Amino acid sequence: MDELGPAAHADGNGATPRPRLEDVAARVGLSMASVSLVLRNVPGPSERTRQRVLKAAAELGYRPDRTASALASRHSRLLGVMIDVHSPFHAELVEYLYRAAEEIGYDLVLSTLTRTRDENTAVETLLAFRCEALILLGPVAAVPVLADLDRKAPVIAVGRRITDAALDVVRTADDNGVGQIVDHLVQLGHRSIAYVDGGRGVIATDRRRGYRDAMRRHGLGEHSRVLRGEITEEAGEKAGRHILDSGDHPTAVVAYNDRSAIGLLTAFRRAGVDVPGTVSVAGYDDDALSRLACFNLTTVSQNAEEQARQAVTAAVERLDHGRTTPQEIVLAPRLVVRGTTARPR
Amino acid sequence: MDELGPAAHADGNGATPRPRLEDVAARVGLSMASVSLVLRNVPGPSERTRQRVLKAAAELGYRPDRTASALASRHSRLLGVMIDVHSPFHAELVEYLYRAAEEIGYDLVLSTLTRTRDENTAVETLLAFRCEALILLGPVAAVPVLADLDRKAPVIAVGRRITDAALDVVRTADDNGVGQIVDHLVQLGHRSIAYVDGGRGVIATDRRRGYRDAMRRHGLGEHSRVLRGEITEEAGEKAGRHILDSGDHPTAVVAYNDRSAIGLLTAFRRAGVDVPGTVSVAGYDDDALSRLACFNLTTVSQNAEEQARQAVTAAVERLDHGRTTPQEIVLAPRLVVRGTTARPR
DNA sequence: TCGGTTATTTAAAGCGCTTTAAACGCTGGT
DNA sequence: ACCAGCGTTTAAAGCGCTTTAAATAACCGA
Repeated sequence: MDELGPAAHADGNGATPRPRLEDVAARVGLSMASVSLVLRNVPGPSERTRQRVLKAAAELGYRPDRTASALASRHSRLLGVMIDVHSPFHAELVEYLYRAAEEIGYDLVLSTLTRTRDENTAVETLLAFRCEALILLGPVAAVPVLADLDRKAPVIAVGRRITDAALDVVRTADDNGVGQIVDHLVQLGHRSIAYVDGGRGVIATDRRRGYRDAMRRHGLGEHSRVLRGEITEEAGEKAGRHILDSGDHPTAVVAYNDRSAIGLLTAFRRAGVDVPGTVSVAGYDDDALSRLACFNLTTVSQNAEEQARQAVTAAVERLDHGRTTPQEIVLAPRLVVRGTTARPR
Repeated sequence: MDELGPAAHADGNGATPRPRLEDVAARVGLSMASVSLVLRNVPGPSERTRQRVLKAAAELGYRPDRTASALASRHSRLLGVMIDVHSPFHAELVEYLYRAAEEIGYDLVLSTLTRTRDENTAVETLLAFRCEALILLGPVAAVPVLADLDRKAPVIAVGRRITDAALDVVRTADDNGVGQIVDHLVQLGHRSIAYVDGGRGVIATDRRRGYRDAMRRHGLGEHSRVLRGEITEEAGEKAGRHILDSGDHPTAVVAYNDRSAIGLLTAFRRAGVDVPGTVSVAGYDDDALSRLACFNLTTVSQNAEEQARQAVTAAVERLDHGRTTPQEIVLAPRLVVRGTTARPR
C-alpha cells in the first residue's frame, strides 16, 4: 500500500520529499511530457491517459512546482499586488482581486508596504517573483517612476488619478463622490456646508475640487469653506474643535475620509453637539468603521469589487490580448446614506 | 554609452528584457560562476573581481531571478505567512515579520484568507511557492491537519494554543491577560465584574478560564458571571443591553475582545450610562480601534513585535539549525490602561 | 628554478518543469 | 503491401541560476 518512491522520509527534518513530475510519470509508465500535458489541460493526450495520469497524481499528492514551471514556460501566471496591509480598503480589494485572478487562471503575489518597506522595495519583490503584471493599490510614487516601471511589466494603478502617463489606471471619480455628498446635503436643505481637507496628494485634491465644484453648482460658492485637515482621526477631531470654536458653525461638515469624519464626530459629541440634529457629518470610503452602530456614518463607497475586476481585466488584456495603449477606467462611487446626515436645525 | 546586450527592447510589449547573470558575466569578462559567487556574497572571489562584478551588475540593473535561484539552490529562502488580510492585528504582525525575516535573509510570501479562500487553499499556495517554513497566524485547522502539514514544511502556529501536537507554537497567555485585567479592576475596588464571552474556540476558552480563575483567586468566585457573546460589535452591544435590562448590573464588564467591548460601550452610552463613571469596560487585543480618542479603551496588548520575532526565530532554528523538537513559546500580554476603567461608583 | 600550497576562477551538471520537433502506431485508401 | 495522414506519445533541449569538482593562477620557500 505504501508505495512512496525511493528515499521517502530521507530529509533531515524527517520531511517527506514532495513528489516530482518524474514520479508521476514513472507511476503511470508514461513520459514526463505526457504527464505535463495532462496536468496543464493541454489538448492532445487521450482520455485514457488523462484519467490514469490524474489518478496517479492524486495518489501521490503531486503538486506542480511553481518555480520550475515558471522558469520553463517563461510565464509565471502571477500578478503582483502592492498593498498597504493596514488598509481595510485594500483588504477588501485583495479579496476581490483573488477571485478575479482565479477566474482567469492567474495567482496573486502580495507585497505590502510597512513602515520600513517602501514602494520601491515592495515592487522589486514583486518583480523578483517574476510577476507578469503589477497592480499597485494607491501608489504614491512619482509618475515617471511608474512609467519607467511599466516598461518592465504592465502596471495598473488603482485608486489614484494619473495624468498623462502611459499607464493603466482604475479608479473612482473622487470629485463626483464628494459631489454626491454635497448634492445629498443640499437636498436635505443645507446651505452652509464646510469641508475638512485631507492634505496634499492627488486624491485630496480631487475631493476638494469635487466639493468646491458642487458648492458652486448649487450657487453656494460663497459658503465654501475648506478647513485644513489630514487623513487621521486626530486631525478630524482638531478640525471639529476648530469649527466649534469659530462662532457661526456650518450645518453640515464633509470630511476627506471616514477616519477624519470620525474625529469630527468625537469632537462634536464631546462638546454635546448633536449629530445629525445640530450638525450633519459625512465621510468618504465606507470603511468598516463607518458601518459600526456607534458611528453609523453617511459616506461614499468605492466599489471595491468592480475596481478589482477592472484591474485584473486590464492586466489580462495587456498580457494575453496584446493591448498596448493605456486606458483609464473611472468608476462612479456610490453614496451611502446612514445616520449622521439629516435636515438642518 | 548605451551598451545594452543584444536583443534589447525585443519584447512584444516593448518591454526591456531583464538582464541575466550571463549578461553580467559577459560584461566583466568572467564566468557566470564567479558572478554568482560575488552576488551572493560567498567568500572566494578576489576584491578586484568583486568590485568589477558589483559595478557591472549595477550598471545593467541586474536583479537575480528568484525562481531560478530557488530551483538551482533548492532553497527558496522564503517563509510562507498565512494571514487574514482583514485583521489589523495580523497587519501589525506582518509588519514585524518582514523586519525579522529580512534580518536573517529570508523573504516573505503572504497568502491571505478571504471569504472564498480557505486555509487549505492559502497553505497550498505557499507550498507551491516552495516556502521553506509556514507561519500561520491564528490557524483554525484541526490539529491533525496541522501536524500533517508540518511533515511537508516546518509549521509555526501563531496566536493559538495547540495541545499535544508536534508543532511550534508562539502565542500569548490569554488567560493571564484577562487575569491582569481582573487584577486591575479589583485593585480599583471592583467586586462585581462580569465577562462577555467570545464563543467557542480555543482562544475564547482560554480567556474565559483566565477570567474565572482570576475571580476565584480574588475570592470573588460567586460574583463570576459569564454572558454569552461573539467576536463582533453587534454581539457586544446585545450583551450590553442584556446587562442593562437585568436589574442589578455589575460595576465592571470585561469583554472577550475590543470589538465586543466597543459594542458594550455603544450600548451603555446610548442608554446614558456613564463609562467609566457607572460601569468600567475593558477589552482585549489593543486594536487600532481601541486607541481612538472616542473609545480610549482599557485593553490588553498582545505584543505583536515579540511574537513575530519569535515566530521567525523558531522557523530559522528548524530550517538552518536543525532543531526538530517542537517548542511552545508563551509570551506575557501587557495590560494597557486607558480611559474606560476607573474606581466603582 | 621548481615542487608544493593556497587563492581564484570556471566548466559542466543539474534543479523540476515546458516545449518543440520528431517518432510512433494506427487507420484506411489504393 | 504500402503510404499518407492522423492522433498520440516522447526524447531532448532548454529556462536562469547554483554548486561541485577540477583547472588555473599566484605565491613561497628552498
